[in-house]
Amino acid sequence: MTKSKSAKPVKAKSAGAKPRQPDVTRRNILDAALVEFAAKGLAGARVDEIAARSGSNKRMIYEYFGNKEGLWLTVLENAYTRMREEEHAIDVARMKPEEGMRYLMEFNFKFCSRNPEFIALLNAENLHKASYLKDSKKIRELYTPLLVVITDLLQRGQKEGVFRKNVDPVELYTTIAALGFFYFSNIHTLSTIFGRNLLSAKQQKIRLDHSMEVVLGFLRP
Amino acid sequence: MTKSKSAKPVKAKSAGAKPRQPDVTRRNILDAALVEFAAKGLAGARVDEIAARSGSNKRMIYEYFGNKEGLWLTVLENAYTRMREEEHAIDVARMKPEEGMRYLMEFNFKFCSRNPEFIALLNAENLHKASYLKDSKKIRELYTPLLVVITDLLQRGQKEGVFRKNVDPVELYTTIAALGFFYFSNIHTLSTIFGRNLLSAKQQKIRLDHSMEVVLGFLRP
Amino acid sequence: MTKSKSAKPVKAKSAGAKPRQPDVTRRNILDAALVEFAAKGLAGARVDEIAARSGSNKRMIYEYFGNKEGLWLTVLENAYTRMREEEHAIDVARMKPEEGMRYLMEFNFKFCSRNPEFIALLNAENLHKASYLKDSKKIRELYTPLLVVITDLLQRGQKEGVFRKNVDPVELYTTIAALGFFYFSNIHTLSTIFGRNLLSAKQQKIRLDHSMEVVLGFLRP
Amino acid sequence: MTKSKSAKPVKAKSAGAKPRQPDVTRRNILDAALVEFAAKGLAGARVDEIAARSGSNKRMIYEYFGNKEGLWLTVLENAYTRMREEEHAIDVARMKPEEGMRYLMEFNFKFCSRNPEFIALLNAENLHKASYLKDSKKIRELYTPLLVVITDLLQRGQKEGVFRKNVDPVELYTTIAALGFFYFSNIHTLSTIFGRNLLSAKQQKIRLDHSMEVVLGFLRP
DNA sequence: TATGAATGAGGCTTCATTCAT
DNA sequence: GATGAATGAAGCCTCATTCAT
Repeated sequence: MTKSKSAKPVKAKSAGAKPRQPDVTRRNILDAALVEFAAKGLAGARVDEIAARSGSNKRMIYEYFGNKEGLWLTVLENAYTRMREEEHAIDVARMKPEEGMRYLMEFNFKFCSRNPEFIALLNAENLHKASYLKDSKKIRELYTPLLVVITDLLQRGQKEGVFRKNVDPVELYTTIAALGFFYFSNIHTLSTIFGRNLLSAKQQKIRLDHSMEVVLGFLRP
Repeated sequence: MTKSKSAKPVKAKSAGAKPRQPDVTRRNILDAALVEFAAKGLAGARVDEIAARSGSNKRMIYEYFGNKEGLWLTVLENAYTRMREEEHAIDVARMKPEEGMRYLMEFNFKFCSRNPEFIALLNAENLHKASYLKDSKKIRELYTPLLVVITDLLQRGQKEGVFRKNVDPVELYTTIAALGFFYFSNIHTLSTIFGRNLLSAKQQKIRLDHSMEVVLGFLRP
Repeated sequence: MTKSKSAKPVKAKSAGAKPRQPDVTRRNILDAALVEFAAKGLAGARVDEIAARSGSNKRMIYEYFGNKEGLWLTVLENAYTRMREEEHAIDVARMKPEEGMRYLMEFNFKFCSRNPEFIALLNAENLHKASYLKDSKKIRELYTPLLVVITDLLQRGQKEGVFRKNVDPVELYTTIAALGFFYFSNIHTLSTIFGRNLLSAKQQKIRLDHSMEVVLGFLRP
Repeated sequence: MTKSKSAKPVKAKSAGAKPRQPDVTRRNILDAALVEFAAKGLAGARVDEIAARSGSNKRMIYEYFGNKEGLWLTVLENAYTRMREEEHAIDVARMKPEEGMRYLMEFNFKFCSRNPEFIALLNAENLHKASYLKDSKKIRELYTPLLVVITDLLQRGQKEGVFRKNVDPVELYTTIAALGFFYFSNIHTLSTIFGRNLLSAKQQKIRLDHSMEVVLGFLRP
């Protein structure tokens, strides 16, 4: 939906023809569902709305995903998978430790900024106590490559004497995730409370800079 | 609202008649609504369920709160108010800067731990882009006392030479909030992904300790 | 529905007033459901149609009966109960054996004739292998008073020497039921096959007379 | 229809291609439909289910039978035809009257026992007031051979003095049909009410013996 | 002939809300 | 103030049927 304007029937025959492309139909439904679910959560989302937005029809949703919950799970899995894929593409192996750490944090922060649907989806799933995620085979197989990268950076930094010792990679990962995620997850209530527009590029830069200072300040030996 | 016990006799009239205690009824509805809304969000919550759980009936909900959304807003305002009240009770004026900072972080972390409904409510409200909160007069009047306390601690710490300079109190506040809130807000998905029970006391202690190290490590001059 | 034209709101206030009489509403739904279910079976019946015909609305059906299947079961139980009540009212204790037997058969035959919905309902339930009936507590408690009456008639008849010996009451009951029920249960296909209108009073009389002859001929010593 | 094996080779073309055997496909659909319709009636049956069970697909159903109702009618006609064919094969011309009558009743009873789908189908069609049957040209041409046989047996029996006079063959036929059909048609509700398993061979024998006694007892001069 | 995707109408059920008592 | 019956709109899902390949 986002920018898949070109996702329309590739071989559109004559007018009124029914596209007969399962993959495209499926993809369109998932795109539409992501938007709807992210905007309203599982309970608030409307199957009719998803069907309409997808350019397909309700029946297809049930054909492909069984029911609303099946669609929810698939959307969730997709979002996670996409995130992990981007994470996986990160290559900081050749960067210096501190530079690498900055890069990682920047990626994490900007990923959250670019993908508000992902944020919304995760929050909604946490509302359900991750009950759908728990039943997902796919997700449990996904590990966090970021963790490996962080571990590597920490070791190299410690060896080079630029990072302190005794830092648990999992805790550091959680901290980095928190610093990026929380800001965007609570951006609307925070904006309201503080009376500032935290969505602005300026505010985002301030936040990212501060977060980096915090983590790097902490890491310094 | 909080404790506006009217002078009316708490005990019910006599035999046969149902007790007529508007305040109690109202309070019961709010309590029931908090649980229901926190568990299922605004769209997923059921007015019937709230009525049943409150021991009252649906008519009363509409009598007191107008409609479901009015109830949602009131529950939200109540949660915020209660949180702010606890925050307000904090007194770190006489503590040493570093001790005070630790105390603040601990309070924030444990408040999140003790109030999962608050977390759920905030996330749900962010899903709606804080649209209800924005319309609330009450909330906009609430400022964050914590901010004042943090500013004071920072100044004292810098004067005493135990804290670095040029630290923006708002940013630091956000960081502290993030480190506490995120862990609990995403506790179910994180537990699933990491394969650990992050709700356990042990894991919570590890996280809190790490968070403190991060913030204090960063603050050190 | 049948002749409960007078069942309308007893205390109908002004125009457009909502009758607030649970029992009447419930009764109206059951009456409407009997007609609809008998005409189309469980799967073919339409909840919308039942709601419309009952003068109430769909929501009430679910309020009182849970779902379509719950309504089906209740209608079935009601039909059985009503039938058993009429059966119970039969008093042949003072009739002579042969006269009593004729009377019983006539009642059975005419009950089927008068209650085509009952026939249809039973057939439909047999299509489901009596799965709803099996779960009904109510039905299992209903015994067949007719059986007692038949047993009594047989004994008296044998004592008086007008009936043969060694007749199993259960088998005789089944035979009598079959002779009445089958004719009405299959009346449409039989009419089509034979090219006669078996619904006519004349044909019904012929059938009843023959049936009586069969049973009494058999019973003669 | 029955065995109109065309001259085409039964075996499929060669590798890769699906077998193209219209008659087989048609037959498979009818077999699947019989089971589905008998189990759930016309309204309850699912075209998808029939297609799946037949090993073919929905398109073929519409190709051959037009629509669901067309399929229903064909299944009904087929069932009737098969029944009549079996009836037709009966040859009691050389049996003694009483023996012949016993044989007929046994056939009728056992046919019902062997063909529960036929029972279910007839009941379902009666629910529709035989509306499909009435429009069937095929069915109206089918007469009941049994009727001829019964007439012959009655005449011979009366001539030989073993049967009473003034017995209407149509009525006797109906009685015989009732005694067999009813038992199986209502076997589930009767089993539930009586608390016995009437499907057992033992119970069936008891019933058949009793039915014969009834009819023969009645026929005795 | 055969297949499976596509569809619109409609089915069952639930919900927030209102009204009579 | 309190209760529970009543309601219309709308939600999720299914079905018979058609169409493109």
